[in-house]
Amino acid sequence: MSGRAARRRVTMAEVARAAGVSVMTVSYAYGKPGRVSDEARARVREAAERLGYPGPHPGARSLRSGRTGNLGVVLGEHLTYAFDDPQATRFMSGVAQVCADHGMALTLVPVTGGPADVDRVTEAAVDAFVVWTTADDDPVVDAIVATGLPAVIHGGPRREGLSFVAADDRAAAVAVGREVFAGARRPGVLSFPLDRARVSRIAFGASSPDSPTSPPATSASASVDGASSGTGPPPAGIDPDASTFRVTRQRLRGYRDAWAGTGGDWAAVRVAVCSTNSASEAEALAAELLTGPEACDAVAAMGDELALGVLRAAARLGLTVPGDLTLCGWDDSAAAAPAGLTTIAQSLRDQGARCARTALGVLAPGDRDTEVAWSLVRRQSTARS
Amino acid sequence: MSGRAARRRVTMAEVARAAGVSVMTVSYAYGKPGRVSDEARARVREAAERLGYPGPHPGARSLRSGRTGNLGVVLGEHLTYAFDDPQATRFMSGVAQVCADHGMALTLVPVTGGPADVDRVTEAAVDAFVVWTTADDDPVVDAIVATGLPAVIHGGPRREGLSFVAADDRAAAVAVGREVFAGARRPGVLSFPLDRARVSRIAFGASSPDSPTSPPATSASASVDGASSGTGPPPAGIDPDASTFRVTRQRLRGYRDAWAGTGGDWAAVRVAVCSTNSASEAEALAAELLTGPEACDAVAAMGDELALGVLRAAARLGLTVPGDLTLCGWDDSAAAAPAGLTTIAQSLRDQGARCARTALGVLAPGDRDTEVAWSLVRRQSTARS
DNA sequence: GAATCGCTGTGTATCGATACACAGCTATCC
DNA sequence: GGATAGCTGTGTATCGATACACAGCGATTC
Repeated sequence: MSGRAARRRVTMAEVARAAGVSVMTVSYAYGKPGRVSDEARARVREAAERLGYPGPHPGARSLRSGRTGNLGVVLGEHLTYAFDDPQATRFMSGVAQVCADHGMALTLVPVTGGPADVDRVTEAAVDAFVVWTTADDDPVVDAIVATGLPAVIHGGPRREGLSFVAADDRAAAVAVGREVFAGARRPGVLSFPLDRARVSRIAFGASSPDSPTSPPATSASASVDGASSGTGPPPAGIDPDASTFRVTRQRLRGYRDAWAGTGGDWAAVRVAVCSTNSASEAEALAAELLTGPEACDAVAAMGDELALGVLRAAARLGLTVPGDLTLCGWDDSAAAAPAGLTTIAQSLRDQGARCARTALGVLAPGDRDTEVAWSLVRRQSTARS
Repeated sequence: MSGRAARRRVTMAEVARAAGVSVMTVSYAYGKPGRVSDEARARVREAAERLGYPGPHPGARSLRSGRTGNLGVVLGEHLTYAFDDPQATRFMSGVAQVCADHGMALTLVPVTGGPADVDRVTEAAVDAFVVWTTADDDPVVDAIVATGLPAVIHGGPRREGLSFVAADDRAAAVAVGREVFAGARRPGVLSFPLDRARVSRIAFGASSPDSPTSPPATSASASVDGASSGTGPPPAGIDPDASTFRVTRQRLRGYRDAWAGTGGDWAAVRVAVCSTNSASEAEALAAELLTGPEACDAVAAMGDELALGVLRAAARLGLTVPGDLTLCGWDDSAAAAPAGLTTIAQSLRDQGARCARTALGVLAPGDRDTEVAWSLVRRQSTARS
């Protein structure tokens, strides 16, 4: 006998009868305690206790009232990312703080990157959504729009009618690029995935042939210089404008802008694209970036995790930072300062809180501004003498 | 005009009419797609698309079906702890993995440590609960029992009728104690909070005067030896049996057992109690533990975070580890290995996954066992020559 | 060729609460 | 002293779906 008889749920009507009051009095005793007299409330509580009434059925309540008391969070990644990725975790902490302040539960919608994600969003019993960075063409965003619920998107994509919170990633990337590419001759970039396919690869930069929204399939091949010849047909170059992740796109553009500002050609920049935000993958890619005749002497990484991978690769190769290699990360995570890593500081926790407040409609001063603050933190990794 | 007209929700009946089918056909098209013909399903989908029907109302569905599709998680701490504490985060990652595998949403109940927590639990629209370590007398646990829903408690307290998952903390603490107290003369312990009051203090050990369940209020004063005299009335000693957190209680008992095994008296052990699981607070307390005539030469810390605080304090005091001080942590967090910290390894991620599977009733082999594996990882911090 | 079965579509009762409107009563106000 | 307002209690309609039972129909079985 594994126990737990499926004990039938006690209903509000039964409590009302036992307490000798009407159903509405019971309802008010729970939902609007000020609406009933102290005495009635006490009688209701007593009867509820006696019968083992667990309180109003949440489903019934939400059906009638239209509120669920849940804030939904959707990630553009697998659900576990909320707890595995340090940056996502900081963001979620801010969301959680606001939820706790307002007595709202925090519901993580179980996305996994598969086709069922849309259904998971549709089934979510929430009052509003917060969306963590995803791709422009992610159908999950359309599903959220279809619910008609308030939603706030962090990082991207922008959508008509949905609120949007993000830093000016392009401007920040320009600042990073100026810092890390100064005096460099063979710049490199360690990038987040370009699109939902999340393929990892290394290629030179390529400009989009026509409009800034040209489809990736038709993007020009890398404008290779001599060195990459002889290794078969070169893979298509990395076109910033073709990335469907707004954050990635803007950062690539910013790096390109900064390099162009030194008179450099984007097609000379080597770009390694990671499939995940992990130091180990970054280390492997960085090993390629830092070796051979094209070995980079400056790398802009889109995340501190990636930058730490670069540091490990550099150490194994006997390269000194910033002597042989200048390096920038992004996010100023806890490990950045000890590693002496120049990086972009932004408070993801604050951004999470702002997203949550906006979604819940409990704005604090400044929450209406779309853009959030960032700053370049200069450390030893770009302190080339 | 801030937009978003409160567009009325399209109902299933309207979709049915537009598609020329019955309401039930629409319901099946969503809930049991195999129950209707391909043609009917296509017509329903088309009509839904045309009318902007976002899918079945989750509240109505849950009211009728009795299922919510949510797994509730309750922490014995503030909600943000789920994202701020490294150990809690690992646990949550395991819970999230199982949720994602089964298409269940993960609902974090917004507890804050206040009296409203009980209501938050009662209002939670979930199918089952997972509870992260809390105190024996936490009313939240009673509220969970009252819902009649399946629930799994991780760490404690144990409750009749609720599943329970934990390591044998006492046995593990004995292993730790044997390791860290070997050859020690003035042992110390850095403990998690003893009870929900979470007061931080330092005192010597005290045994419970009568039964192992004696109320803390009547616990004996510290059996002080001479050194602590002259500083006013000594505070009550630390009685392991009086802690209302099962995990803390069992670990203190284990440390006591281990010290007793060397012929030592618990009353000679200095115990510092942290109010939070943070390295900075631990550092401050450790500074006291490691100075004065009673300065400890061996410290067992209940968490790696705390142990890292001890390391920092030791470094500032010019103490060498393990020369002047042996030290153990707990959990084998990412920072433990680089720091050379002897610790207890256990996979909180696996434990989270097991809790979630048990709560959802989707057991995997081995999930029925209450106890989980642990092992002592010996590193340099206890390698006294 | 009758019996049976699976597949598909339908109608109705029902899940358990809250919104709303109304009624009785007491205190307050000019 | 009549009007008004606030407080408290009640009854009914309703929120939007799903469980259940049943019916029609073609295919399968012996």
